[in-house]
Amino acid sequence: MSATVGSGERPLRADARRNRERIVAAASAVFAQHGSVAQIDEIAARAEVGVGTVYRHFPTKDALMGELVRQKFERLRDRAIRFQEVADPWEALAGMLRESAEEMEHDQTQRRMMWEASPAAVEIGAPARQELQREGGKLVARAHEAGVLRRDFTVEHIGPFMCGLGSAMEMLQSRGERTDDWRKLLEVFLDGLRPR
Amino acid sequence: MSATVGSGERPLRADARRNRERIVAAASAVFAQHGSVAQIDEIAARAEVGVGTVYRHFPTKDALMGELVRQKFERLRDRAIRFQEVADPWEALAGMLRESAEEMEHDQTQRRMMWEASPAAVEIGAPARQELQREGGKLVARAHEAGVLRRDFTVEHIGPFMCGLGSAMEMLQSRGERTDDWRKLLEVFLDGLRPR
DNA sequence: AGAACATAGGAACCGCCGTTCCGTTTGTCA
DNA sequence: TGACAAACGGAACGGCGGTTCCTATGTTCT
Repeated sequence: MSATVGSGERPLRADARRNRERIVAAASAVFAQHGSVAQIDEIAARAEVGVGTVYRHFPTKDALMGELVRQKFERLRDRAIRFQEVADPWEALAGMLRESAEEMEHDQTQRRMMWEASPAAVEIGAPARQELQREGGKLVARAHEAGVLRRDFTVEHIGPFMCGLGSAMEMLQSRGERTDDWRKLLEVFLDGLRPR
Repeated sequence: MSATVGSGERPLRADARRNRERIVAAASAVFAQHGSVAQIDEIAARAEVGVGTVYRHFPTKDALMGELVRQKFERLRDRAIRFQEVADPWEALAGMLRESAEEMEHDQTQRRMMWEASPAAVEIGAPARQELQREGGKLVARAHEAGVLRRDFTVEHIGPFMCGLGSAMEMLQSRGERTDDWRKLLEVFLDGLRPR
């Protein structure tokens, strides 16, 4: 998806497309491990490609980061859509949050992208973020209609909360102890979300 | 406090002590604004002092950051002590958390120190952190005894939670909208902390 | 096959920032 | 007040890492 097929642009040459994919995959792995301090050289090396090639595809480190941010949001959006199938309105919302959190545990990019990504990168991901917002909104609306969710809670609260949860994970992991205490925080929060 | 009066060391010269204080104050302001990417040059300029002078007092940027981290923890510890005066056990705990959060809103160092400070800086703050843990523990214990706090919640959960709340603030501020939605997150969490 | 143009590679460049170094200034104490 | 050590200032250093640039290598189309 996304990758190529620009409007007036001619399609990428076969090797170019292959390299682009390798670069994105490598970047994903390296950013997941090191966050935004990941170095272009390392990404290029992992993709078995020269730095110049990375810059041929992404004019800037931020552009590359932005592409990843977009993919993360798309992934989250797809999950939100998937959880609309769940019958119980509360379990649909809670399930999505739980599953997203589980995934975030292993992906530093996802944990940090909200506050560590540069404005440029954030902007690239903005459209995908809006779609996520829309799909997540449906889960929230359904829970409200069923009366199983605190009245004053809206979709807009989810982003900051997940961001916070990610940074709690970060702290626990860096300290290396009780690394799954974040699950307790999530459950406390979910309990707090039930109507009073 | 703290500053000088080493065991075998002779006291600092008057101007040196004055400068040390100016540096710490400047660093506090600059770190609060820029987080750990703050530059030594800017701190020196704000303190109206040469860079060399900064390095005379703190061998490393991390050492300076560490000093600030220590001060932040001391401040938090003092607050925990202060809230032990509050009669209602629940309000004592919740009040401390609320007040700490309010302060964090204006201090990027405090928001980020948990996960952005280098290991060296963290270590400098470690003793103060332990004291905070101890004092906070008293508030938690009192709430448990009174049966007004979820059984499975411990002091160790507070740090990661506050860290998460800080990063939610970060995100909201950087986006520049709904900058006080973090209060809702805090209230939801506090509700979740009541016994089931 | 071979011209023509896209793409790759990676050494070199450049600016940024923490840190060092040393000549100068200032406080202290006799 | 004079001498000496302590402290200061800020230009210069060094390394790191994002970005550029130019040559080499493929790919595609006739």
